[in-house]
Amino acid sequence: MNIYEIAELAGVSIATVSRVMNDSPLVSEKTKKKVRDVIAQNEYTPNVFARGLGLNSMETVGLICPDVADNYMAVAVARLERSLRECGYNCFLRCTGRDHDGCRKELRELLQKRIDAVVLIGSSYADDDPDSEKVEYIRQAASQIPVFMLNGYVRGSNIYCALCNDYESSYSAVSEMIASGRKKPLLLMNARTYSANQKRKGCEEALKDAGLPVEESRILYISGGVEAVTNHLLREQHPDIDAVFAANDILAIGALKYAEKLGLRVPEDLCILGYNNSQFALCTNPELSSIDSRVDRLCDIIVDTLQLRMKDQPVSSQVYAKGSLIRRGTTDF
Amino acid sequence: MNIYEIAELAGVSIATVSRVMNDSPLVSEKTKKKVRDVIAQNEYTPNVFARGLGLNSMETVGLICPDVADNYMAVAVARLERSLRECGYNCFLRCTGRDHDGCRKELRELLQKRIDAVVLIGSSYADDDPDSEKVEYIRQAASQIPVFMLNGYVRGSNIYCALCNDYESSYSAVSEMIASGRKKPLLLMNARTYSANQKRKGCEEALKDAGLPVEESRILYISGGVEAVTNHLLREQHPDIDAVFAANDILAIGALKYAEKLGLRVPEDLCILGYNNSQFALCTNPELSSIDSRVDRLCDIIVDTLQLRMKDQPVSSQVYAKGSLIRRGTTDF
DNA sequence: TTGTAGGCGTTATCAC
DNA sequence: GTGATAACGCCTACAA
Repeated sequence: MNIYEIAELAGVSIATVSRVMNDSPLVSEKTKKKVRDVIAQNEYTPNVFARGLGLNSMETVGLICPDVADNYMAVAVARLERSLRECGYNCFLRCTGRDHDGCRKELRELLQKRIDAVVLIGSSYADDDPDSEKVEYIRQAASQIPVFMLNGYVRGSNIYCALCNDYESSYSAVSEMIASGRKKPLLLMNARTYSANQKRKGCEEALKDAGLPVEESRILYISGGVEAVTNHLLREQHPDIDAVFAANDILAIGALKYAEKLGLRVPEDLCILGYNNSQFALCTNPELSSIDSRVDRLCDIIVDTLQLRMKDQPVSSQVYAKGSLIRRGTTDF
Repeated sequence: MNIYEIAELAGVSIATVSRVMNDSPLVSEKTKKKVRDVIAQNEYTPNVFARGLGLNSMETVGLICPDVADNYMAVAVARLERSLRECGYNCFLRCTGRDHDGCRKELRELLQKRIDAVVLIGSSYADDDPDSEKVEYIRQAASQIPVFMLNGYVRGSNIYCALCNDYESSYSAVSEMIASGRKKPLLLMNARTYSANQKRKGCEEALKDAGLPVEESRILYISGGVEAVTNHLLREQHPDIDAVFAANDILAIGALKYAEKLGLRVPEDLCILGYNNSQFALCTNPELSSIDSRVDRLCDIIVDTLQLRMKDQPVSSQVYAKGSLIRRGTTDF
């Protein structure tokens, strides 16, 4: 069933049918009703390809993330997809792995699919330096369609970033930690992304401002799951620490298991703070204190910004959400 | 840059350019090279809408799931997207919520987007009865495009299901549990889906075959997160149980926390078995024993089936994967 | 081996 | 208000 058949049945021209479909005010109510009845009776829906060809858009948005199996991104994808659908966009999903090459490739391919906008999820795609040459391909994509970054920061026109204030959140949490008497926190990091580096800087600054030393030996980069973290810590030969600040909850749980193996009391002997406030935080005993990085809020910001941007209304290129400390059983401050 | 411009620059007709793009054997190598050079120099890529209009396909697959934020579905979506992309399909993602109405609506909309196939993820969409009228809309969709179901079962032509043998896996696990001396297992269920009902039947049959009673009071349906489960159990006034069989890991962790609150030793006083072998299972202490429902395998089966089906090759409408018991710290059998 | 021309189903721009 | 008709950019018989 196409527009010609509907026109035939309704006794009008295809132009009129098209106008009715797009609710043009130029059609008389009488004609509209007549055409709508025929459309409804035949369950006619316009061909998206023909529509796309004419308008050069199918109202799609690309969602690019390293890995949806990761809880942080899954939560983000779920919320973004839902909200975007509510404002009429269909989402193409692409999982790229963590490297820039994967992202570059998928971004290029999605651009060929004529997506109307793209959301880059997670900080993996942003270099520590927002002006880095490494992310030039993102700027280039932005010359064609608006690019939105969830918790990543790349400077450039037509690039819009929604971020958690990881620096401030980390600074403030570690400051509280220190104020409560901890002197030797271990920093557990998983990557050297923009977001991760902000967290690290926040921690280091908090230490400095409290007059405590920043020991390189108490900054660990560990990749892998819970077990990898625990094993790594066990190999470290009982590092001299009294607290753990982890860049995500999985790292924190690895530390918690380390404490269990060593018979350390948590939080008395070792206090542990995670990041992201994921579902994992509720699975442990004691339950994990964690900094909520406000993914939901960031998603909402992105969808709002996107809608405005699509209507060519002015939007800010950078918006921050405040992380918040969720206190549970692994900390006592 | 369109096919006409390329034809112009290469000094051939658009038909020849089209043939080169589609690697037709009817073009001389010399012409191919000439055209390819022009294509490369101009970074020409065909317009997907025009292509779609002519071929009535953009090589897209719909991925419909209740909620990607759920770990089980996230893992499935991640793997499906990756594999489908490798064989040339782009994925539209839709999160619908758990009810049939949501699925019906999204399915209808995706059909209008002219997707080439659809994958329904999770057992929420399948009724207990594979011939149920409730899922008639799925059969109707299958009259237009092939429908693939991940761990759900609906009977109908052009519907292809990949399932974990939940009945057998549950039967076998509970039988082992009983053989090890447990006599009063609690069944923790989250829903009344096809898959959940299979698990329940497996458990009940194992009890019967061991000459043990099936007590209705030891079958609980609980929705919500870990905390909801724990609270529900605490309200139940210390039910008389010595084991827990949970339909997913979150339920099992809820039970584990219940045991902790009551000071029960796990697994000695209460053994606990989860289902899905998710990442959550590694977060607890002791770590959670769980039945691996083989999502990865099911995804692979679906992608293989889909590829064959698209080539009009014969495929079976139902394939099972064997679940496997992963023994960790919460069980002793 | 290559070119011509018609078709795919819309939207948009003209006339009337 | 409504109707013809020309794009939109590709694929593919069919002709040469």
